[in-house]
Amino acid sequence: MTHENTSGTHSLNFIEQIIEEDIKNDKHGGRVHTRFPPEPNGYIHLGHATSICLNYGLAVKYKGLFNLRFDDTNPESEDIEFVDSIRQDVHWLGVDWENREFYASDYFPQLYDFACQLIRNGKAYVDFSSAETIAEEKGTPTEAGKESQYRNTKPEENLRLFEQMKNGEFEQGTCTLRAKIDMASPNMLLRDPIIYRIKKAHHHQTGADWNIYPMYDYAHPVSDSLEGITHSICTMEFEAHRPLYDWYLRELGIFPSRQIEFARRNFNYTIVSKRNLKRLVNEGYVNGWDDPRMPTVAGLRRRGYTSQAIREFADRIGVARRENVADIGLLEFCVREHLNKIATRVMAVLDPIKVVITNYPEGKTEWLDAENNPENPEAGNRSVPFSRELYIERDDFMENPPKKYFRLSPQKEVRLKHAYIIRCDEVVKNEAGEVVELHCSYYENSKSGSDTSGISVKGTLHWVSAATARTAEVRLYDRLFTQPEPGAQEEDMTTFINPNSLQIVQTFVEPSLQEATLGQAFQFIRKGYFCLDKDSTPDNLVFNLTVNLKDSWKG
RNA sequence: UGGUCCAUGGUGUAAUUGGCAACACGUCUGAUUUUGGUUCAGAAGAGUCUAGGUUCGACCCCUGGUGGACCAACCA
Repeated sequence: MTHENTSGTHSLNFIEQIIEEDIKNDKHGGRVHTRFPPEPNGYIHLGHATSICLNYGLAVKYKGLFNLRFDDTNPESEDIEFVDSIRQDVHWLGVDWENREFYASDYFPQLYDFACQLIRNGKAYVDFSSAETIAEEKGTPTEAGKESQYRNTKPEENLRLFEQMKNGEFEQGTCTLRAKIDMASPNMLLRDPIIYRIKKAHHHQTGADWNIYPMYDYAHPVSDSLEGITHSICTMEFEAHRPLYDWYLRELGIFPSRQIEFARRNFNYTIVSKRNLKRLVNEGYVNGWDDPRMPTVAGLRRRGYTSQAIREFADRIGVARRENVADIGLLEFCVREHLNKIATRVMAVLDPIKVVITNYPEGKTEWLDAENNPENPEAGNRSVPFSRELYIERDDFMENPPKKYFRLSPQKEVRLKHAYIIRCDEVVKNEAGEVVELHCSYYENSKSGSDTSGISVKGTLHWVSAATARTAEVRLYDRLFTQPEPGAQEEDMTTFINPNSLQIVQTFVEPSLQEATLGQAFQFIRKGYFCLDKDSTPDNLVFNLTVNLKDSWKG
């Protein structure tokens, strides 16, 4: 049975080619089973997100299965807080792992038994050498290592010692269980790698059950194998580990999962390494892991990015084996594309200047009809109040405008969105010569939808009626770094922190925004996409800028 | 200097496995528009790191360079 390329005209990436080849050869009965194996020691970020999309996407595309498996083999650095956040973030990304949520720690008993099997077969031994000695005897890439003095201990003795390790009869650090492979291998990872080490730490899943914990290189292939993972996809730095991955599965004679490596995705204007992310949080450059400037999934979500946009992004940047730096601008394109379809249009003035419509009756309020989304008529309409005193954006007025300026300037006309055409008659300034107020007149017959004035204007401005305006705090975000590759420079990344990555402004917004809810997407007309922040209260509305609207005005 | 991997417009991926390089983002024009958004039409921009070789023909195969990434945690 042949499987068609389900992406139609799209060509296959190298992983899909491998998978389709496997299916063609009826390997594993054509079955496809992938997994995402996060270590619960931090929040997941955009890099993880694209990897999740890759693994889950492949399972979906080939009608296979996807597992979420926590790689929790190091209790000293892991925490239940992170398994909770990861579970939540992966789910938010739109991934359904059904009931297949696993933990490497689920396999501790089997991992132990398999280790005993290796010992019995003379493929593993307990080594009492110190960490320093082991490092010394490991050799260097250019010279072979030396065999440990414990390398030829008899299996029965090793079995006994290993059991003592398990029973906590040795202190942490006194010995390890090592695989007996080849101390002269050009691949350092094959020079008798450690299989188990002693850690007398509390584990978030298994408590105090274990005194020994398996290393990643051992636990990972076995976990993959036990779960029947057909294609174990990871990043390039694990390429050198593959011979070891294969060695364990072969020696144990268990299901031969296959590891496939791809080049990790880097993104410009941000950093994505856990260590540096942690620094940003700990050293106070941002306000926590879910700070909207963080490239964490939690941060992106709070910023107003949608999971659809992230998935689309992951899809568009593709996957390959060469070094790459994806353009974060493409992610912005993807959110705009999605938000344009779903965001409710509203009016908000971020940097207000007052406008008085001198020929409009005092005390009068008109409720004007406004569409919620021109891209989606089903989104319906709402009413916005119009009155004599309004606010418009300060940079929508210029006293001495350049030729192509379409906005308001003395004696010029513009349309107020959903409302009337107005003319600027008078500019009111304070003693410092700053413009503080504009006096305008409106054309009564130019009302939006029933305009008979015959006046044509090139500019349309957003506005908010002063009397009914709500105040709101708006948090304007910019990229966290001013350098395209802040993590790849000589200087410390913090020297490239953008001092203007967060700007908080007090604004006036239309009254309908009082009803805004968490998770709802808005477009502040002519400005950008925004969402309510979790800090918001009915008395103090807070909005986050997700991404600006494209702006082709070069003024 | 031991091993492994990688190299295609500014960026990210393609090129049906050898038939004179495509798509997306970005950039630049123009049209439409009651968002300088969206949409639509179009343009510029690489001859595939380099030098040879095989071939009628090479981004693709071979050899040698060059450049870059990764590998010597009781981390993952």
